[in-house]
Amino acid sequence: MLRAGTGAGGGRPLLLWGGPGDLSRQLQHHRPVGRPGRPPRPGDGGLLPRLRRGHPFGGLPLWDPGRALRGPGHVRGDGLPHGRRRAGRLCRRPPAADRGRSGPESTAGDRHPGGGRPAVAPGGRAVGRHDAGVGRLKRGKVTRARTAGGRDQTPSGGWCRMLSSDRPVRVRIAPSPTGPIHIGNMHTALFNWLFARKHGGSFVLRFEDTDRERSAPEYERLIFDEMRWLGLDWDEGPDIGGPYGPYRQTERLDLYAEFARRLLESGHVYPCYCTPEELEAERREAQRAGRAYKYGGRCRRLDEAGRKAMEAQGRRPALRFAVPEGRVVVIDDLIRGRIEYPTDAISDFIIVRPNGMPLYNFAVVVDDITMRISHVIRGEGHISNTPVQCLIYEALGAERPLFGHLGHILLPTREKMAKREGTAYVGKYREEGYLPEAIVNFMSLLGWTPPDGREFLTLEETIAEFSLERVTKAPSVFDPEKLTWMNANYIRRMEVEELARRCLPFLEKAGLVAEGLDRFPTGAEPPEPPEGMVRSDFARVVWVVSLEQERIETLAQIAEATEFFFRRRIEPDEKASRMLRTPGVGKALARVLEAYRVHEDWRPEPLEALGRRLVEELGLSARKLFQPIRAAVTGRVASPPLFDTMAALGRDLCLERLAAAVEFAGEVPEEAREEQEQTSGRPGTG
RNA sequence: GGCCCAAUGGUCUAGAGGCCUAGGACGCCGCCCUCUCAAGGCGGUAACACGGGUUCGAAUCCCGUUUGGGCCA
Repeated sequence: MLRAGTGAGGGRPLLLWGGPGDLSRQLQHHRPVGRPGRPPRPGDGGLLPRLRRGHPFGGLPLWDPGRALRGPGHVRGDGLPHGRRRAGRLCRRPPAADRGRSGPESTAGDRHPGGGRPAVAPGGRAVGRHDAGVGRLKRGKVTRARTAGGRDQTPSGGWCRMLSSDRPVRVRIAPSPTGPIHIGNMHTALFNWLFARKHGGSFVLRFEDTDRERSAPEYERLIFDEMRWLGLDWDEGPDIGGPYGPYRQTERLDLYAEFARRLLESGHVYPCYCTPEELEAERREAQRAGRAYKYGGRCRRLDEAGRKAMEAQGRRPALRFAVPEGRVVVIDDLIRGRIEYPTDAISDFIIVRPNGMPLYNFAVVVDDITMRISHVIRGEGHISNTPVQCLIYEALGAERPLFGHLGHILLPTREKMAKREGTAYVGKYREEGYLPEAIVNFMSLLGWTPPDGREFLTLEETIAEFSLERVTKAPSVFDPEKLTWMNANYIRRMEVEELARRCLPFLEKAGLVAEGLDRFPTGAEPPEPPEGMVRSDFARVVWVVSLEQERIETLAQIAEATEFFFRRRIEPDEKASRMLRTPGVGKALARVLEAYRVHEDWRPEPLEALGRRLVEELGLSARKLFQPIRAAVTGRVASPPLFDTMAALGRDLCLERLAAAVEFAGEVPEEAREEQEQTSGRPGTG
């Protein structure tokens, strides 16, 4: 325990003035921070705004020394031999004796004979409480212990106990609404969501919007929107509320003030009057001397007179945390195993600025405590924040959550994804016609694999298989090509009608079909087509889409791929033009036109039968005849199978285009072609 | 600069001391199928970062180096 005068760090008093019995005096002393004579108001920099009346946590017994940090190992004072610690590299592993041999198994396996996996209800949610799915630490970090009988040993005590929690699972993500949300953030959200769903817990959404200049409501909406689009629903959040709100940091300032007050009262925190200039000087000095910068602790040593003197100068204090000396903070990371931090490496850090704004590490802890967060699953960038946060939990006497640090998601350039840069915005992929199922499936495989190595999993399957145990430590590169491949797979496996429905917005946007086709009942007169397009109903769209289904990789590609089905007139592209102008083609097409003109049955098979007869009649290969026909009716040299295409195109369009092609191919006699090409532009067909 | 995290083909990964002649997937290349383009089938290319140690045996455990990354400053 880190408390007044009892810190294990060599008995150095942490309280700066008086003892715990002296609280009223401390408070008296600090109240003037606002300004004497009136109660502090928010915004006047007061450290101690009045606790909001009736706040759910107003009367919370957070300061409960008995409850705090039960069990071994959170922060230990016995630490390591000093020599070892100073020697630069500190021991990151527990001594072998307390590692493998004693067995890191949590009790999960015992409580869930079925391999620690709670039953998943049909809805995909596990029922009831459970150990948070942490059967063991990552392999490699801690060796699995076995008894002679081969059964996993469950120690009666030991640090591994920290790996399970009997609290209900509550996880969160806390994005800053300062920009569009990228794959990296979504990845963290996904893993939290999966964890919550797997364990029947709650998934909380909260905004860290204290950066008021960059935060904006439209970004909040964007985050809601894209999370919903991906199917990541939240149980509590700024929009839907919940029992532990509010869910925006800017609405929780009173809470931070209240917790800061408690810390001040308990002596874990002291007012620091140093100015930025003084601090900067100290820092430079440290740098010149070649040692790591650590706050020198001038204000920590200040007595009451000293503080009065400072305030007399009109200085307003920040609140600084008195980091205990000579101890080691132990974090048993759910993904990485044990990580140890000597507190000597941690500088006394500020938790509240002179203007009253809480700093990140303090605010998250307050939020996570009051929102009863049980597991903090976040990016590895937060590893170094964790010991600092643990110190705050301890000082507050609060049970800390279990931590799990995910590897970062990197851009293909191996850079970390940062907001405002890079290419991996969720919204971008949405616009390009990526399916949310595919994106989620793909993201789930970044840093995780199911035990059987499957690559295609539904959300339900992913929930059922998910465990932190199988999460990778190393960062992973986001590979857009593989995403595209996966997306194409999802498109191919999809029900055609559903696919057509999803393609519709892209076709509409390209101006190829009228809006809302799928709302017109079958058989009803379809709406007027856009300018230059043929009239299509939804059934025709389904037909056309079915022909391109295995040829498109994204929904957005549907427009370009099917354009010629919808346009009244087409122009052959360059390759098609060349094909149509190949000697002999005009003549052959003239015969083809003649034959199809008297042909009535426009289903694919009869069309093909006729085509094959023409091949024989003309003494050509199938390829030599079909390619020009394709060029004629589609204006391209690549398309879905020719006769399926012709069937979907319809008799009128085919005959029109064939005729135009004959003209296009035949109007220029071979000898004159060269001059002709120079003098006239390319004539359109159709 | 200090501290921390990580390291299997170009990329995502499997791997729990012997099942490893390192498996799967994306990409790339070739072949088959074929009216074109796809899809599909078959085959190929390509990795344990390096150096020490522990062990009968190391991709796997330990130490160091290197290289990436993070936090603080």
